[in-house]
Amino acid sequence: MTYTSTLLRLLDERGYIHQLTDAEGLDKLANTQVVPGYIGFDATAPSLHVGSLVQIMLLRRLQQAGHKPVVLMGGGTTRIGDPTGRDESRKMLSDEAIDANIASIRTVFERYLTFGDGPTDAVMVNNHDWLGQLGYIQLLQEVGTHFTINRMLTFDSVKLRLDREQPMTFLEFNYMILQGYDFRHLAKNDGVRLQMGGSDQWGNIINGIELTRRMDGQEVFGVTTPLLTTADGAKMGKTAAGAVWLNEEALPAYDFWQYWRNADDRDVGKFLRLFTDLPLDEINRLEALEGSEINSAKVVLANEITRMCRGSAAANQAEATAAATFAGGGVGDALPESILPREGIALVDALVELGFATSRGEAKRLITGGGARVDGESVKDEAFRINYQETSEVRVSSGKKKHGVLRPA
RNA sequence: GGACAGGUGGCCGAGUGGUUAAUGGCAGCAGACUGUAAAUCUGCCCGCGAGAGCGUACGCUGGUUCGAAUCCAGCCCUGUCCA
Repeated sequence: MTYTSTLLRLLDERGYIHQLTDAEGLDKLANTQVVPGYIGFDATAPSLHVGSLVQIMLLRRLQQAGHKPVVLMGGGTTRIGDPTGRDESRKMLSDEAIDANIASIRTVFERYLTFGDGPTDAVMVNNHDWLGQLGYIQLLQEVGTHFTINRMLTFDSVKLRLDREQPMTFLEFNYMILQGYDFRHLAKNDGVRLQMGGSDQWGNIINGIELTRRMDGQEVFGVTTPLLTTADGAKMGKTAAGAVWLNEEALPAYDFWQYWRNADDRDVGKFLRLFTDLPLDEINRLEALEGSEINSAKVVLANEITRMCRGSAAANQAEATAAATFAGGGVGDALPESILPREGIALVDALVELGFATSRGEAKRLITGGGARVDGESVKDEAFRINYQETSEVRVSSGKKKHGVLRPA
């Protein structure tokens, strides 16, 4: 259908919509009032990673379209553990750890959203604030009566565990109930009318919508985004070194920039639409570039996303470093650095110190395999030592992409 | 509480007394080819050691044996069925 509201048009043309519960109703609502909409986030780590970026951008789009983003931190539900997509129980975190995680995650949201008290300003809420108050009996009475086991058992998150003969505890089984309750709580107390999320959250969102209708007779809406995978089918946000974290402390800006610079050709247009604010005709132009020309679009992609997530300075430095390192064969400012001691250093140790290998054995294998380079020259001698040089730094590389610098002591 | 099945390296999954640091697949790293892309082919993929080698490892704890992931006992955990 063609949407009349700014919100749904924006979401649709940039590729955010996978499913939505009542397109017409939501379209109409978005035309008549400011719609507060929320997305829930996990607080299991001090940083979110790229896998959550679509949801973050979705809140940003909501605000751009003149509505109110509500960031729900799962401080309460993290104490339980979302079984979705997991075939194993998650370990529990202490209250302090969860609170610290939330504080750290908030710093990233502040780059994407405008927080404040105004009608379309973003707010952050923590479901521990209401879930923590809820007594067990109260929960059973208020919420439990609206869920049937029959239906709960049909949810993918549950079925997956059962099919794989993996345990699912009663505690985890309750996750969907609490998540449904979140929506109802926000609808009742904060006027929230919309929940968004990844397509894997569809079932949870539906639960919240039904619960809200049954308990309060209130109509609320749900939108899910397509499950985002890279063109070769992998989940977003995993690399060798681990997840691609959004927080600077968890992943240096240069590596973050590189992640986007190395995107698959086929993903460039999609990523530009989802993760940048560039106008669509500009994106169409960039996306149409052929062959090696698409590389310039990837640079734009990396710059835009890094700027938004880490700030202009970080983006500029990352780009300059990449240009110096790859095109010039030189050394940029943002590369990993280590000290070159006066007595010199064994190449294996240098590789470990720069973080290119986790053990000396791994570093040796890298050398034997021909992947280690010193000043651009491949070195195959495991015993190679880098001698001290008063005046110049030494460039040490693992493969063609990972570069580091040894500076004279 | 009972019967049966099972717990192996990041994941999946072989292996049922000795060339088993443990087949294979996935993921990952590197090389070739390229465009810092994809696909493909090749090598690597527990730690320490220059090396011979050493140390750890197949749920936990003991035991049998010259020798165990493999056999025995107890315990812990999981699944299925029964109560």
